[in-house]
Amino acid sequence: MKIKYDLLDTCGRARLGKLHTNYGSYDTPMFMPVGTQATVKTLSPEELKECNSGVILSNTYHLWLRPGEDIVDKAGGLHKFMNYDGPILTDSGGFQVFSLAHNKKKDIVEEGVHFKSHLDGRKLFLTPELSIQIQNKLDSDIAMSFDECIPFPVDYEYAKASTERTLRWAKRGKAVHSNPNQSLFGIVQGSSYADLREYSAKETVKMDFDGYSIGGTSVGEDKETMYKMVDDAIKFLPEDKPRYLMGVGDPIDIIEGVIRGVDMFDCVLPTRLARHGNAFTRNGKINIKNLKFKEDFTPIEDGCDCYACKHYTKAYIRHLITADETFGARLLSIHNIRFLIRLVEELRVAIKDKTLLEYREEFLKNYLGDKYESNK
RNA sequence: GGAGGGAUAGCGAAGUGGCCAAACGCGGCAGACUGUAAAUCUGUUCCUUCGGGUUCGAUGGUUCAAAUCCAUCUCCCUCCA
Repeated sequence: MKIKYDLLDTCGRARLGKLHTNYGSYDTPMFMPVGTQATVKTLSPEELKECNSGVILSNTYHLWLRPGEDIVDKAGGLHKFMNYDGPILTDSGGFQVFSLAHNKKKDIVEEGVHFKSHLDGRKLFLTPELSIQIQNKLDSDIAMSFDECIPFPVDYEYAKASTERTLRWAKRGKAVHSNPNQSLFGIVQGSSYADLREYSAKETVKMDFDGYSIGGTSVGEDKETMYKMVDDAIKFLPEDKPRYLMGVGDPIDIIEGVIRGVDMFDCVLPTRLARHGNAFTRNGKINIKNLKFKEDFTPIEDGCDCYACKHYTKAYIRHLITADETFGARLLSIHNIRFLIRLVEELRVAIKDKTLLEYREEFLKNYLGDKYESNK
């Protein structure tokens, strides 16, 4: 079946909802960990579940290259292949248009996008139709339309042309989408231009997708610009469909997104930061490698209910990271993912209690510390 | 006893008259990271009151100038007796 979204409650523009999927119902707003290559780096599916994960991400481009969608198909689909008994969303490869197609003018054409494989250099050509067909075979629960994630900043002409092309690609992809168990989301582009965001949102909604994403954010723009991109797009999205802000996972950005009416977030930040020795805490991000943690025999964060905080100390995790032991990256990944999932859990309570703005102030005060006043 | 080779910053290792406070790697310290080409990248790493000061096993010498040339000494390695 296709996913279904129920709006349960609101607080301002923020929405408390429920997302019904093939693998159960999940509360929104939600945070989705990213597992590009059919694995959330360093974590087992059991550990993800222990973080109370719902939907997780995987990636069309990467699975297309390796192991190939036919292998995943033969395995019985992505869920069986990677043993994740929960909903999976596949990104379309649109972000790889941003990160891997370096010659935008030459590589991106109307028909699709030319890539040079980052694995062996061979020439690849991904089209909107192919992206959807691959996702159909991967058998994810939510497929994404193939788009161009537009870099920032770009001039108006480029943004307009790219946004219009993404709309045509969305239509082409939808036309070939054929997996009845898979939902399909459209993606709003438009860069930082309000009129393009409006146009993109309205035209995408006309195509009637199962959910709508706001793309082209968190690509180097400042925070105010990012929030404005969300504002400019989200007011044209329907109330009865989930809204997904792609690639956003900084804790403050998640709060700002929720306040603006976003239901779903995904981000590589918790796992990447973890591999680089960083941990989210209520009092800001810490770098566990710092000398000051050498003899710190307390958990990453007091009161955290994650596996890492329940059983291990900063001094031990610092030792693991310093010694380049993967268990350190795993413990920090568990903590960071749980941190963001716990953040959205608390935001859901705040929406229900109508205390969202108070929650934001309290969170910022703790998270920014000395920088709080100057940040106001 | 004889013949060679070597000693360079925390470690390894370049450099063999001026462009050397000394490449590079590791280690150390810090920073970045937002739909994962990222277990990656960047900065920094003798002392300093930022003017400068003191370094290349030790001491003495040659030279306008020495990590680099010469002498002696100390220690380490290889081979011969």
